[in-house]
Amino acid sequence: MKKKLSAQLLDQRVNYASFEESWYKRWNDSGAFLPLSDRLEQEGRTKEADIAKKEHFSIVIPPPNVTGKLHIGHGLNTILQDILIRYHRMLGKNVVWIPGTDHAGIATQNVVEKIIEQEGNSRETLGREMFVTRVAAHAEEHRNIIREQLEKLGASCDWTRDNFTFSDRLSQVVRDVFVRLWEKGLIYKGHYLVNWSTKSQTALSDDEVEYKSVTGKLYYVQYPLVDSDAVLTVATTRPETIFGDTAVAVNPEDERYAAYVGSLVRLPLTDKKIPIIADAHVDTSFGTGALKITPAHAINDYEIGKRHNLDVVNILNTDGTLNDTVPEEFRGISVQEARGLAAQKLEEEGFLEKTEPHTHQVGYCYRTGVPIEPYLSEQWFVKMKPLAEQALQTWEEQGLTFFPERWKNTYLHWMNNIRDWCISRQLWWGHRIPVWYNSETGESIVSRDDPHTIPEHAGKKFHQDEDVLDTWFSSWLWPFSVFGWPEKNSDVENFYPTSTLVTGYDIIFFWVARMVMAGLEFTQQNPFRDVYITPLVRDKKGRKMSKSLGNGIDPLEIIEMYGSDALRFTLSYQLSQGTDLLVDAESFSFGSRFITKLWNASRFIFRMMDDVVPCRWEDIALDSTDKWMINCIEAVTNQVHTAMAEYQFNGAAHVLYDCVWGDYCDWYVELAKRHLYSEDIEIRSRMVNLLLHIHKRILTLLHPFLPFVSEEIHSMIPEAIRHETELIVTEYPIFCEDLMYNEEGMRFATMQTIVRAIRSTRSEFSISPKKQFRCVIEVLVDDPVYSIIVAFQEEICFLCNIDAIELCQTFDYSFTPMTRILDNVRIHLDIRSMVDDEKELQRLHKQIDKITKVLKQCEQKLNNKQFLEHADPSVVQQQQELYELSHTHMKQTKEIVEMVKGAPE
RNA sequence: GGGCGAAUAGCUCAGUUGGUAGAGCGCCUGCUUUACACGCAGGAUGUCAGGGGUUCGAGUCCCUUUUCGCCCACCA
Repeated sequence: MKKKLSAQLLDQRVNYASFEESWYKRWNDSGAFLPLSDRLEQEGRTKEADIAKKEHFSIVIPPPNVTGKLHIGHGLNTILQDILIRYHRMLGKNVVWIPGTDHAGIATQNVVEKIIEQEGNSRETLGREMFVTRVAAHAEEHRNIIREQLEKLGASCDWTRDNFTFSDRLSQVVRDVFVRLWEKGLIYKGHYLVNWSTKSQTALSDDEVEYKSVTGKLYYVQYPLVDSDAVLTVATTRPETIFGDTAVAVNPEDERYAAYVGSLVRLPLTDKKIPIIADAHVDTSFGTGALKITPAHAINDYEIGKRHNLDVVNILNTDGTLNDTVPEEFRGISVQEARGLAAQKLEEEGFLEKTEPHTHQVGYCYRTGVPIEPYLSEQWFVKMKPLAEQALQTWEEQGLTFFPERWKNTYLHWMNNIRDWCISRQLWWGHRIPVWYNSETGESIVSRDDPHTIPEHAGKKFHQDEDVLDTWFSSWLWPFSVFGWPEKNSDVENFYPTSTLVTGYDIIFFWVARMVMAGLEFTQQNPFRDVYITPLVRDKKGRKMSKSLGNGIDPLEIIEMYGSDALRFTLSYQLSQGTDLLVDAESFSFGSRFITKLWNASRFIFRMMDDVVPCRWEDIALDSTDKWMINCIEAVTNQVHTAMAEYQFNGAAHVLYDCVWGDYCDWYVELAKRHLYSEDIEIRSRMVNLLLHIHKRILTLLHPFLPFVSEEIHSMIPEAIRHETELIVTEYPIFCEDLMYNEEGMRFATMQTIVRAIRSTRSEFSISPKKQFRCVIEVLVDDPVYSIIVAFQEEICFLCNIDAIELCQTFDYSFTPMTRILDNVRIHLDIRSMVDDEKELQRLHKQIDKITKVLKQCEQKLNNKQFLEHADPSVVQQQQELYELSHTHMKQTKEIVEMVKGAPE
């Protein structure tokens, strides 16, 4: 083996920057991110390509918004998808991961509007066309930024299939779907009370409203009766909406007000007269039991108004200021200001009886954070019930599994309580609603194409509906629109339905549930088989990461500091299924240390291969230690597969970590040194070859989790031994039970126990690691441990730094050793002259306490008839053995105590 | 009001058919041993939130209480 190591192997630290970017480029350029079938077809291997198509694994990325940069939550989401993609790619499936971005109507429009405002402009002065161009440029810029970030994270997605929710093709799909739903009668237009964002001046869907608990005031306002001196006091949190009141309602059962029903009250601050009505909705126990009804500005009031044919008086402009229906001094001021002013006026004029502090839920716009106003306007809606019912009926038989399973409930709950979906937005950035109005007749046409281009409508003039569609109206089609649906092309055929969706729980309603409905409605299939719900990434104090708190973590900064693999490994290792993920920048040193460890082990092995001739795995004779190591790796392989099948990323990361650091580095590589420092070239050669082969296997197992560094190290393995292909397209190790050496595994574990006992004693008495001492092990010849010690004699000596082990059947106590008892074995160490007997006595007494405890527990169980009758016989036997063993230990430990006490210093 | 989740070492968390409690970080001791001091070897640390139940046996299953977090729905 010629020593052809890269210079960086000299470094004890991994220089991530030197290879991460270049590996990404190499993978992408080599077509590794393409589906296997594409790669084979490109090579003209069509038959094999056809076979490859039989089993696919596909993921569509939850498209990030083109508003800004990716945060650590995106990082986690991306990493998990990439682990899945790489894992399944290595399993030989026809894998594709579709990248893409979301035009994010309201969010992006907001961001760009802010920029424009800073320039002293407004979208109105720019005009719609200019504004949209401007937003498009912003979107394009951020699509590139996002792509770069995904590349840095190692995302192995197929960039030839990149998508954008606002691309021409996907826009066509959106129009197509709109028309289909319209034709089915599932889309309607009408005047309704909707959630209105006064900041963006658009309607929102119910799901886009975030409720927060707010402490405000409850105002008790007196409404004088018209025909008497009596007053009716209502309690309200919104005195400013008094101008929109068209009735006062009381509960029909409420005897206090029964006499008033049907009479009129005068609206304070105005001269309007409104009726007192009875409606069962009114809660007699809240406030005064009298409720002012403002149909235009409260959902329930609107419903009550409809029942009683009340007038609907809208008092707001679209920007949330009061309009011309209100008294002069209120016009043009904001709701907030109007509330204060109304309260003041009411007080001045003697209508305000009292105020009380009051906590209630207030809706806010999820994008701009401004309070939502219920606002009467003409909007487009999708009738969701039929879609939801269909989905509820079929989604389960079609097999959709949530991981963790409990999120199914969240999803089902929403489906079962579905409400119609307001899909029109009064924005400029988004898919225009595909409805045109005849400029002369006003007659409307719902069409996939501009009617001006349709011969049937030649000569007529149309204008398109001004509104755009909710962003989610394109997102809910994402799992199939990205493949080219409704076209019946090969991508749809090969990759749809997709395999797994990886997303956060915050968008189960917005997105996951709607995708299922769309999938079933338009493709008669669930759009994905599994849904993996990621936890949220929070700071160490458990707070959500946010710009205002400044506690956010930029994944790029972490990559800069520790490397992409460290970010990936830390997140996947720390991930838990139950709770959110708590991290700060320093957390990532965990992954970094692991990679450094792997790196240094690699360095060490590579340095040993100077004059060694590579050989095949099959030609290497294995000793017990080798078999134990292989056994560990097989077991880990099995555990990784099991964990991955259940989306237990952390489980897989844990077993890999433990195996690499614990079994491999701490034990196997350490023991290998025995051979590596040998004078005999044969011995050295065997060991180096073995290490290289095992190292290769480990790197292959690690690849989905540590793609960059595993690929880099793998590339340094001599050609004769390393995989023919790059790791990214190498076959993932399959668990093979026949390769298990369980017997060797157990024997090695016994050896480890002996080593630990000796090391522990050495350390406990602060005996220098260099100091040698005599070691006699007392064990019966027919005890299985005897043969283990014989077999591993050299290993034990090497690991404990002792010269030799003397085995005996009965020990001659004349040389006053320190004794350690393990099972049926007594280890006698000649260190009495180096240690403090008091210390040893303390330790022995502690041990006696421990054994006493175990004995007590055993006795309790073994004296219990119920236990003997009910417990599994193997468990009973185990207890019996433990009891006997502990008994012997006790006896022997006491003997040792006596010996130490009696022995001369 | 309804639902969900969490509570295990100082901190962050594993602990998937019930059978003698684990890791990492931090802490303490020893070691610059020719891969790694982002290291090695060793060590200390727990009323598994409280209570009750099922069971021979419960961190694990059931009930209940408390605290924290989240979601949904709401009384203006």
